Amino acid sequence: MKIYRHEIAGDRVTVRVPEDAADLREFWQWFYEARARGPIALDTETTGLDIYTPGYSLRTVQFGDAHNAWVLLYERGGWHAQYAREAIQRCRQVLIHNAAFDWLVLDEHAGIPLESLAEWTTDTRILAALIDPRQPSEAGIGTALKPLAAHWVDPAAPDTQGGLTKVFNSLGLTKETGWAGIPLTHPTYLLYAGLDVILTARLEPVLRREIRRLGVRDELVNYEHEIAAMCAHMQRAGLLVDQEYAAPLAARLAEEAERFAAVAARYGVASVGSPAQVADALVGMGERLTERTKGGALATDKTVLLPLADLDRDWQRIGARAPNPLADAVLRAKRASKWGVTYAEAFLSKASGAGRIHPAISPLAARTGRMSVTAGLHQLPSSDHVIRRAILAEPGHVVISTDFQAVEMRVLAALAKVRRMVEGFVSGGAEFDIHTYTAKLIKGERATPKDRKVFKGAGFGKVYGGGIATIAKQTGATEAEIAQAVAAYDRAFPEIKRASSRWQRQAFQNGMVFISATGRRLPLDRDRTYSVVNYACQSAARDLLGQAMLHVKAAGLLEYCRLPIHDELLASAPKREAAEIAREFEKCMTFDLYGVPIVADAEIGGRSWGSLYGADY
DNA sequence: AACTTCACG
DNA sequence: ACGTACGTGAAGTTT
Repeated sequence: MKIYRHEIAGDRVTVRVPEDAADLREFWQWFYEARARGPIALDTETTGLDIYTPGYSLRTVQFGDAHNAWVLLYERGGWHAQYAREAIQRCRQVLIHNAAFDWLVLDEHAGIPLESLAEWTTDTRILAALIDPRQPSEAGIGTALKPLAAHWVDPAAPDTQGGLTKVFNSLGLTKETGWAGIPLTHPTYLLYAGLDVILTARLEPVLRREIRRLGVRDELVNYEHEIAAMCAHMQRAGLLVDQEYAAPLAARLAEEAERFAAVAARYGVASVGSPAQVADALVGMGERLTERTKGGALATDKTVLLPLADLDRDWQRIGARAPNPLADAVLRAKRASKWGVTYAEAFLSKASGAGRIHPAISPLAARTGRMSVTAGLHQLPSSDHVIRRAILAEPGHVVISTDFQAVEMRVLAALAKVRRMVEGFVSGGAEFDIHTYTAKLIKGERATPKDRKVFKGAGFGKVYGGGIATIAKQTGATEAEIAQAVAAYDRAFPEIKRASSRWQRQAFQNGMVFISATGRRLPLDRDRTYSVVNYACQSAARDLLGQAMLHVKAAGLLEYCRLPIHDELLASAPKREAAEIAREFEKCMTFDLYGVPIVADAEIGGRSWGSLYGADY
């Protein structure tokens, strides 16, 4: 037995690493006694983060309570692995920090189904996010184990991740290669592996107490654990990549990027990705750049370059001026590079041996509770089908996308009790369009498509908290037009401003934290409390999607789910049953929210995701 | 690490 | 006192 000692919050704690059968029997004895006393903290160390890539393996499994940790050398196989598996299967209360990762590692590499472990898990990361959802960059603690442990357990708690990076470097390894390359019995590696479960075990009761003190309901905590398990389920299923399509696409886009970069080089821009070089060259050509970035530099983003290239927002020629060839080349080089590198190449490089992408779905990523997804799958270009064409439904399946209709506007109407908006949503049929309704309400039956566009801008401006200048820029209308529209909008829907003031006041009285309809804590930034309207709507929409996911699971449709996308559920379903399954998805996403109907439309495509965006396959 | 840009809802 | 577009992930360049 290897034994390491450390001090946490003034207590001596012990990390034990069983080496032989007698040591493992000692572990077993501890495990039974500890399990009777309370929950067991669990963690794993692995060769990296890409759970589904070939060669990936599980190195250690750690168990612990507030004072003791046991690091089982899973990589050794035999009795070590056997004891680890047996213990995990016998756990009845498990504490894991960021459980989805360990669930999936154990599911894929230790034969322990995610469903069985999820049932018994408390995820300390979920507890932390419900207490304060802000990231460190937003003045929050964040939800990583180290800062949480430092804040709630012991300010001197070791930075096990940072500390290991140093060890990796001293061994000639990097942050990336170290996890696989460090010798299994490296003392720092084993000590830190053990400390992580001890910290998790100490974190949980403190966070639980705080959750109760703040009045966060158990229902919300349980709901988030259900959602987390469903997200892990979707991550495990993954999405199929059409490699025969993606590989030539990546090559074509790389060639295109190179071709336009060569054009830019002729104008003195060696790197199209350097805003400073682009700005210098454009100014040198006599263009007048006026927009500034937040940091004060000359801006050279799309909104600046498109007009210089005489292109509108859809990249169509305007005919207002002679296109600047450099602006045109930079735009095209950057787009081709972005699409090629971030999407096409990434699909190929991130695909598992079975040709699937397994995006990490983070159920509580945003401060509003919104989910986030890795591998760029939330940000695939929607203006065109070429990228989405590379993602496929299962063999014999088709893609089904079901999305809420104008969910944030409906949520706004419901939460702020906007009388005339509610009336519209209640009386409107399947074709109801809130922006046309608003335009007609204000302008009468003579409302034009342009009026619709202006009032759509005003509506989003209200939800986002935008000003007249920004809405004007977004919609392309003049500031005078927008000012008038916003004034008319406020007269038509006076409840929105009143709700904003009321919600800001409530937040102020609650220490600058707004409590959402579902009991979610939404901290506001002092210098932009107006964003409470957006936070309330965004987080309520997220909770409708989460509730819809619960309906989906109850209806037996979880196996078809592939991705949540804020107001949409993407699914892969057998072609023959697609119509029926699509109707089921719509049903799962239908609600009555304080008298406002929340409705969803399912679209059935072909084999590829791109088929819903114009591709013919 | 900070900044900038670009892709989405 | 007044007014403020919201929320993400990923990649490239510069410091």
